Amino acid sequence: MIGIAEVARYAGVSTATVSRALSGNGHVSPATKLKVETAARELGYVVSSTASSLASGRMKNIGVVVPFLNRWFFTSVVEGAQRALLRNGYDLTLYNLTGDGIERQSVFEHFLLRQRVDAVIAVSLELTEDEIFRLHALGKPLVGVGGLIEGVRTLAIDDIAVARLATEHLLGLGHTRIAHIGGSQHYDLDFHLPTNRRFGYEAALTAAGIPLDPELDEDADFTIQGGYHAAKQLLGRPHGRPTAIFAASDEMAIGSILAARDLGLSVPRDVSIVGIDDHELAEFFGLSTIAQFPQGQGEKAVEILLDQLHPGQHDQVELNTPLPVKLIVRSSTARPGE
Amino acid sequence: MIGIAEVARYAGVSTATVSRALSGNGHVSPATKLKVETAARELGYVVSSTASSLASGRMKNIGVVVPFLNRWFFTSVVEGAQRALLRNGYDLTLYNLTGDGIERQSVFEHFLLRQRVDAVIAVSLELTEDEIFRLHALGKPLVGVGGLIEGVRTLAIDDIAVARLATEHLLGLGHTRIAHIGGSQHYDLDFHLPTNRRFGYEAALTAAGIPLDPELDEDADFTIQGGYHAAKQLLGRPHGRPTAIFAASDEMAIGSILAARDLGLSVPRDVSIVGIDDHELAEFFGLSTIAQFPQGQGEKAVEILLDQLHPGQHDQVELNTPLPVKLIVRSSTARPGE
DNA sequence: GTGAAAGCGCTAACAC
DNA sequence: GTGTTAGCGCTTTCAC
Repeated sequence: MIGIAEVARYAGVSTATVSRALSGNGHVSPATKLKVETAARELGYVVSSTASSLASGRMKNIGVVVPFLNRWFFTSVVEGAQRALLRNGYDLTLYNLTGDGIERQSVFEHFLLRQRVDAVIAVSLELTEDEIFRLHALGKPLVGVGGLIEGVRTLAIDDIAVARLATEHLLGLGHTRIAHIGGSQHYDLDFHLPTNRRFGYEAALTAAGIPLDPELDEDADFTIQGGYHAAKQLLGRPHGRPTAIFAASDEMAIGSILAARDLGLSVPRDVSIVGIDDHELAEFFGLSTIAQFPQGQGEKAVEILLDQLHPGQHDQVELNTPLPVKLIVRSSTARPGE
Repeated sequence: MIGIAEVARYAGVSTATVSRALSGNGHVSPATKLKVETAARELGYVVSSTASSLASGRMKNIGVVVPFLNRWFFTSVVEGAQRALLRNGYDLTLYNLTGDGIERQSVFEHFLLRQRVDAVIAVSLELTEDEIFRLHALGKPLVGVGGLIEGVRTLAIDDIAVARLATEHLLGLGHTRIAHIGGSQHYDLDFHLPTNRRFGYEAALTAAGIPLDPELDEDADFTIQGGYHAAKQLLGRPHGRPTAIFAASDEMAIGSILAARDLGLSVPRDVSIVGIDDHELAEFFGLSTIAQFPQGQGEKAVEILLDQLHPGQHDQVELNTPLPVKLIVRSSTARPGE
């Protein structure tokens, strides 16, 4: 292992100068800087991140905590975060909390607190007060993505507004019997996201003067399978079949499309279906949806954190811009048939 | 930040003893060990991983490099690896090589080599000789998952055998016009996986005395969309429609099922379809497939690496057990219709 | 079984 | 702008 001393000797300068030249902290004349860089390259020198971290207190590493990995939203956020971090010379350490609470406790007790990360991104994860307290106590910036965390800067779309917009899209087309497929209480662990989307749906109906019909509300688990099952129940009933379905996620909306097909119903002629996400399969299924941009959310989370870690070094992140969403109308929604 | 010194003082021992007691390296009397553990807990002490790494040379961190994240196979491997690492007190640093080659170079130049990881898992990634050489030069164990890497211990199913098995399943049911949807040359970047699966398909047909028909071979990109498009071409032709399709991945097989439905063909009555993977949606679509177990592959990769890092400390990993695969027959395959 | 002390390789004052 | 040097907080010989 070739160290900073060799580089210094080779370049004919001190180790301090090598450190400064390579890290960009502190002033070094352009000439020496070049000399050092050349020396480092020729010797194949790479800083020891542990030594560097120990001396500087900076890890150049941020922790990303997700509840699952096998979901489009989460992996997209991680991809976005990864890309932004790579650009800035940071590593991404991934903590996947799938499974029992023991894993979760372990992550907090022994990993995050082990001074391995400069900051933490919590994706769709409700942290306990204690967990937040401990992170704050360590001076670790923390940002949430995908749901509100008490007392923590969070990046999340306005679930109520988005659900309302989706429902209004259906109302605007002339639908009045609009069903909702949303999350069950069980799924409400993180952030009341299902609850908020239901609120948006109900608000839109109420504003349009349409009474809520509990018969038109089915629970599902945010998967294609779950959406399929729920839609079957809604669309299979002999009387009062809805003419439109608002599913709280694209996965469930896709399941609904498949359910409609299996029942011999045509989308959108017999039933219109709208989702939320703009999932990678949404276009393939012609699904009308409200796009959110999870990769962008991951990138933005990183920018916010880096801004906190190095104030003023980055383009000022617009902290208060609401997250973008976009209604994308494809072929799964139309005016109700006669 | 409370350090090892405080714990030592609090427990009335030396820092050396604290280190030994907490890390399990070296002998400490049960009594002192208990004292130290109590002290550490009461003071809320957590080792500084950077200091520990610098002093010991161990990072307790392994790097996982993937070409994408938004694919079921990759996230499954990562999940499995993560779980196994967590159990062993290791962190997982994720490198996603999506995008241009610059990212890739950057990962190798500035990240992996920065002494951040003890070992590397490369998932479905063909490494260059130079990349392998550099990792070996650093003494970093390396294991590949999902494809052979020259000169590197690799975990991969036998693609030829698996493809052959899938094809034989169709042959055994009595099919003779069996189409293949596989990867294009373009996708062949990593490991000739598509090529190997094609070989297996061809071998099965040849062994059964069935001549290969280039008309029955379509390229796709391993996505649902790609499989859909390819299957449409195969199933839409007026003459010589295949009675069965072997798709080289479940995503493409699912796309094929959807294509058949859209053409008004019934699966499996009009066309049988088999895939490879046992994707999370396979059961939902009733897809017959050859299961591989990516989570298990990720776990096993970790076990192999830990075994190399701490020889003899773990249950001996069976290095030479072939990776398990399993034919799962569901409702997408049947005898050909009349 | 336990303690003393010498590093691990770098960064950041502080001097010049 | 550059060099000197004292740590950063542990681990690990080497004594005892």
